Amino acid sequence: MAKDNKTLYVILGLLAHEEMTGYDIKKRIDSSLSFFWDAGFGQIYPSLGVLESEGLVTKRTEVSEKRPTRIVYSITESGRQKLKQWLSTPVEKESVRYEILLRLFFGKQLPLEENIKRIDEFKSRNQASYETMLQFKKELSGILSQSEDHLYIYLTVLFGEKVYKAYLDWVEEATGILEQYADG
Amino acid sequence: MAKDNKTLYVILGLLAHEEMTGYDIKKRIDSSLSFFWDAGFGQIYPSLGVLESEGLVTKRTEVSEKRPTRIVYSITESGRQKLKQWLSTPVEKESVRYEILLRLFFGKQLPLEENIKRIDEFKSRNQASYETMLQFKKELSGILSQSEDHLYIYLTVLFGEKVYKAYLDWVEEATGILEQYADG
DNA sequence: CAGATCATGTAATTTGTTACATGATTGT
DNA sequence: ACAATCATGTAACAAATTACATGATCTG
Repeated sequence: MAKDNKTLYVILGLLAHEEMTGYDIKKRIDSSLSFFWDAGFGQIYPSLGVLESEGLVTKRTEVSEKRPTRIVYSITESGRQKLKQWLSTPVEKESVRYEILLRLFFGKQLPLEENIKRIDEFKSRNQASYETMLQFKKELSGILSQSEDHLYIYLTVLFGEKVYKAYLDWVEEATGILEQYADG
Repeated sequence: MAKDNKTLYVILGLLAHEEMTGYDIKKRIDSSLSFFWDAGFGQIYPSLGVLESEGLVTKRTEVSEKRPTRIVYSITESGRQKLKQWLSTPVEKESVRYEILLRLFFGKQLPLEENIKRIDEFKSRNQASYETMLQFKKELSGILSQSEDHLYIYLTVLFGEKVYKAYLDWVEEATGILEQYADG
């Protein structure tokens, strides 16, 4: 297994919780991880093949009359080992890419209003995410003591809450600075 | 030109400010953009070739006795147009990937102390960055009114400051929650 | 004198994205 | 009736990383 393909570990991590189809995995990523991770079908299906060929997951086919055939994957003991091993190594390098900052860094090339527009669009994209985090947080607070699983999910939500809040604070301050510059 | 290769625009943006060699571009990215963007030589040199073949930049060779030959690139008028055009289109999709959250999301698989260790490593990595942002901010505050360039760079630094602060706040809160869970 | 910096690039590999291909069922 | 959801995958392409290859000069 390529030592660095994170997608493989995302899949192992999800399967460690419960068996799933590729389609389920995609849905789960979109609903629970998408604010800090994503993956398309074009990565998921081939990755499942790789994991199976290395004995880290097994598959079982569920044929139904009404619905398409489902291929349900389960993690193996070897897969769990592999996952734990990865989880216990330090994160090597974490490079984030913010296209909004790239645009703004070269902002001098454009009229001020254009840059304000970019910031405004950024605000729209993230306002909703922030509110989603608050919602998640509320839901999780109630059931936090029920399972260790919820605890860790709660921590990721908390991260999201704080970071989205930082984005929104920045939007206000940055807009203010640009508007002041336009006048002054 | 591939309509979506950001690296090409990063280079155009930097060359719009002043002419540079590939090596200079790498240094500039590492020193000024690395907290929100990165690029390796393996991307930069081939990209310069692409930009030149499309007439967006021109090159000039500087031969020296003591130092290696430098190939200095300058942006063309057509390159400036291309850059402005890109800058004035909205950001389409901004997906960030936080490996720390991926590890933590699956935290149940490991003993609690291991997860605290991951968070602690994250803290170390980001503490220094936060301080760098404060330093940058201080330096820029003094010269903010001198050029519109500084203004936009200031905005990106402000973003960095707020986001790194959010990271550090989260570290404290998350660590507290985990420690409390360990005791309670 | 050793390691960092200056300075260029190519080639191979790995990852990720997008488009294509198919088709039934369920909900509005 | 029309769109969304369920469900599988492949192929082509684009982007990014890593390793390789070379060699002089400057700094501690």
